[in-house]
Amino acid sequence: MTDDVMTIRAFNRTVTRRLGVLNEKYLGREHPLIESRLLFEIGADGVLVRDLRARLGLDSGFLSRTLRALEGKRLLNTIKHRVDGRTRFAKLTRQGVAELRRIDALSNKLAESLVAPLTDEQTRRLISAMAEVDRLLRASGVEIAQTLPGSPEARWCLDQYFDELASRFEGGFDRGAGMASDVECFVPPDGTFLVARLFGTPVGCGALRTLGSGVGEIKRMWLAPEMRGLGVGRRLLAALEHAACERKMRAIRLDTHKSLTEAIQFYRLSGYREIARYNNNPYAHHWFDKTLTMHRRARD
Amino acid sequence: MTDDVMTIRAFNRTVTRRLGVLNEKYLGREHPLIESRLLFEIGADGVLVRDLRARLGLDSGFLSRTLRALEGKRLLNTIKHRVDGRTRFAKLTRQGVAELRRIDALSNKLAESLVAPLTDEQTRRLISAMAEVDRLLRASGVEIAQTLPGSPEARWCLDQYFDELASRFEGGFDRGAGMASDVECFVPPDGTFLVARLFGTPVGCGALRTLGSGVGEIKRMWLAPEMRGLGVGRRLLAALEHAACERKMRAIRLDTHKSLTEAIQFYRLSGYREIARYNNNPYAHHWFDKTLTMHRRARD
DNA sequence: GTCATTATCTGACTGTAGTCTAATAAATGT
DNA sequence: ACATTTATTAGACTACAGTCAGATAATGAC
Repeated sequence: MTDDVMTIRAFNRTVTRRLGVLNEKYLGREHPLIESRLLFEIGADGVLVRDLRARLGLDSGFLSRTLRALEGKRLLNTIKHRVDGRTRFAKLTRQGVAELRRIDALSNKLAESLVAPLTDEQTRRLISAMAEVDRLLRASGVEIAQTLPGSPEARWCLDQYFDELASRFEGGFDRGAGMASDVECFVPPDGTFLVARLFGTPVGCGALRTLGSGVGEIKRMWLAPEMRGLGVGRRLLAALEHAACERKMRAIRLDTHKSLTEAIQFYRLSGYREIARYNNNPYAHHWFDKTLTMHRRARD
Repeated sequence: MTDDVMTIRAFNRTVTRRLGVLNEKYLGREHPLIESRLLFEIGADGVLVRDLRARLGLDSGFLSRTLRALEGKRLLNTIKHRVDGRTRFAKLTRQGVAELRRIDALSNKLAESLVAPLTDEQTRRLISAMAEVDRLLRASGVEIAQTLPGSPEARWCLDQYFDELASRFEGGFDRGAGMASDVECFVPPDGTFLVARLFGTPVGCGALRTLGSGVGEIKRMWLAPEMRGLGVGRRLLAALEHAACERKMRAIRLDTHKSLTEAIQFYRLSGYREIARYNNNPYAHHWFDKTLTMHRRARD
């Protein structure tokens, strides 16, 4: 374990220095960093200033002033939004798009300069190790937190979830039927609604509700496709089970559709036993059950 | 190749964000970053302010002011150096050492927090991928440059080199015999002296001199132990051969001691053929030769 | 229509991380 | 002894990346 810590610290040092130096060398000192970031985030299609602020978590005054600076350099325009006159839409000018492409090319050059001194074999190994680190750091960076099912983030996750059901179920999926009404049951203290976030943006969700005395039910478990297979589902499920334990539940049930094969497999591996139908959900083909033991401890 | 660039850029983004956030969370906002860095670099034993400045490449005024700030916090003292009254020696106070230990503990915590959410198997894979990335980024970060054999960096490398010879040769090694006098032959245009640097500090060297008409000789090839097996030797040798080509040399010779088995192996793999004794170096047991082809191109 | 909310903008202010110039003092070369 | 170099220090200045308080304008709820 101490060795692990030393390896991580050496990695931290090397990577920070190496990438820091290169980022500065290739991207720095032509614009302030924040301006490059903005050009990059605004992109060729433009964004609402409001979304930009939310995404980057910037102070509104600071963002406003930085946008003015970019306007002064003729790299972007902001125009009043047609629908909501309070917000503005930021769009790169032709010059702005050119500048963005230039930054992008520099960024590629930076990446190439990292592997340029290496042999092909070393390059291959570096790339695959980088992909592994990226994957696992993203996995470890996911934070799970409680939220209200009506929050914008929860709604966004649920939209993604229902869209996916609609595309995967053969006969489609009608989200209207009873889906909006049961939101209340995911609110504490009877239930809970968890979102998983990576770098502040939601990448998954899961809900718990009380089904009967001492019995809970897990619903709405969803993970962004790019986050699957990283152990985030396991942590989300553990957090829901932890919430169930806190509510003195002794067992958890859940149902799922036959087309969601990874989910079925996932629940089986997580200690859920298939049981007989316990509800009349028209979209369910499998029903599961797990008895909670008291000493269970979630890692979230 | 485009895929590689995308992988590197994704890695850059994820790692910068993840480590940046954590560095700030654990290390930030108690001292300015530069003060933590200084505490860390000064260490429990103290350093000469001159060396500190050289190592971190800081502006002397800036360093001076930052040291004053740390003195004000009673974390260090600077005292006039006994031998050279111009420079000062910076030493942590008892409180400074305690603070350093605290920062160190936070740094360990940071490292642990990176793997805490992962399974044991994921942790194992992340650690080994990090070690690989660290290794290869250090390899790719090495820069090879020409210098004079009398420069402080060159002298430092040569000291390391001769120390290693002294410890590896059974009968020891006498560096006095003709070693100081031949420094002139490594100066352009007849010869050259190259140092390999990683993050500004020397990690290897190699020299070329003219042996006769159209024939060069490679001498003083040394690599810091921690940089071996990373392909840096190959690059250094290629750079020396490139320098030889520039000098219109048609062949290169070199000799080596029987105890330097990696070197012997390395030269063989690099296209050198063992030949008969061509000099009367008392420490040589193997003599090598390589004919240079005109189209050879070094990557450095 | 009123009022609270949301979004942006403006201006004043802060902390960090420097750079640059000049002064001073000690050491070194001749 | 004197000039040059080296090392530190002090002070003035800059760029960047914000924070915070308040003004203004549009929207949405009632």
